[in-house]
Amino acid sequence: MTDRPVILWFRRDLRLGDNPALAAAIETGRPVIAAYIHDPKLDGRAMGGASAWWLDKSLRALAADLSGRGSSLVVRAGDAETEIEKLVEETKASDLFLNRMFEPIAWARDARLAETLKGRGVQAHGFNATSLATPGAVCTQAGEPFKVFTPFNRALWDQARPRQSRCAPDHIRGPDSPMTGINIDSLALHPRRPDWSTGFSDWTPGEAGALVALDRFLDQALADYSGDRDRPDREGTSRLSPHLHFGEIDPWRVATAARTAAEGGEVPYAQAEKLCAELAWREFSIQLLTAFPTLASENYKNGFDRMAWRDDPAGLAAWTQGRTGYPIVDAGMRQLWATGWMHNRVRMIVASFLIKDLLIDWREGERWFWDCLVDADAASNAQNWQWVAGSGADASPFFRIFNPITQGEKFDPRGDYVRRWVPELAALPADWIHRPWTAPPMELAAAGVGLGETYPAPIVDHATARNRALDALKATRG
DNA sequence: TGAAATGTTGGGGCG
DNA sequence: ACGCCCCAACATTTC
Repeated sequence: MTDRPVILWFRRDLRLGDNPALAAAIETGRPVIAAYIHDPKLDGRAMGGASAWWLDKSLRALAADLSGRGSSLVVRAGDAETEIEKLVEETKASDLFLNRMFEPIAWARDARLAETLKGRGVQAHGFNATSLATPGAVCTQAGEPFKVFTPFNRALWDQARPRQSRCAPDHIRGPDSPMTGINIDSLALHPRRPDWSTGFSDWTPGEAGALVALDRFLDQALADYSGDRDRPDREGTSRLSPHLHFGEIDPWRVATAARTAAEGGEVPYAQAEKLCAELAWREFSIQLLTAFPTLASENYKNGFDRMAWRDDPAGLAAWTQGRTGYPIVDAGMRQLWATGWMHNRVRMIVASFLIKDLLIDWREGERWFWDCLVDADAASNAQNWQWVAGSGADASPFFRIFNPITQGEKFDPRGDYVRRWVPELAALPADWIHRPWTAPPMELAAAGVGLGETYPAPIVDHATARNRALDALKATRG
């Protein structure tokens, strides 16, 4: 009756299965207070709008899952560190259980908090639930973080061991007396006036939605993953990124499921390995951000500090709004705005366009993605933008400039992806859909396309812009 | 996880 | 038969 409770602090581990901190909290045999503190700067940076949309639904799913197990989610809001200290004080909790966050600011906060609590006789217990390996655990023989992906990928799968898989607990013993908290509605995470999220309805945030997404992927996409993952006109990707970001599923579960399918002969082994390589890129980003905390704000290769980025508000606006006149770029930017997600191949194309064709600083793109993506993640977002810019670790060279026309023709050959997201071009035949300005006037007229009227003319000439970018690169070497 | 320029090769037309 | 040209296809280099 006088059992002191323990606190389970949910953060980026919004699931009940495969949750080591939860399992450990339950094993104490004490009442478990399941808490979520809404701190918009939980990972050190104000949460983007699309992420907030996702969090809203994921928290509701988690709260419902807890209710079904005799527990409930205690929601509070404010500075995470302060609120946890208050909660510990209020509940006289003996222990704090959490799964670690690896963003440098969050890591430092958690370390500080653990120290503070220790001084009050409260023990903090940290676990890993979100990355395949603890950042820093997989390193070179010299003890350095890997700066090249391929050897990192090899070492990761060589050294990291799968986490024990755990079913969600049937029952969670809650606190003896009811806890006060706030309603998820009051967090106002869902957009209002205007509600721009009407196109987000294909997503099912939460643990159950994550497991459905994994099953869909294993059944329908894994067998052709390595080729189809590059095709925005197909459902060839896993679409697991937001689920992974919020910790609704364990990356080890994903990797193991894919390899099990390969071992069972259901899919070629190479396909499963391709998926594992993508999980390893996520992991590579996490360990890079840990080793280089300024990855989201500073060029990893400081030679890029000399790059003469253009100040071009009109160009940036055309890019964000999907009005560049390059159909594959505009389709991607509109898909992002409408659904909170963009196909990975198209992310590379639009990023190359912003950085190289428009010669706009990659940080502008990083910021836009941060606000618009449901899978916005400090590590992946920073690493991938720097990868395209050429300023990152093991990055694509700057002179690798995507041609938005040939990329479109190669990866969206019939133009179906463009037609879906740029409906004003829908009637244009495949021959012209990726370069409408070269279409004969008769064809444009027949398709109801008026360049500069119903659809913009290209805001830059690619060949000219390409040379401008290469000149800008040369100038940094002077 | 590129593109474009440049270089090389080989088949076919043709004098 | 042979050399020459053209040019597509492929390979290499450069950014």
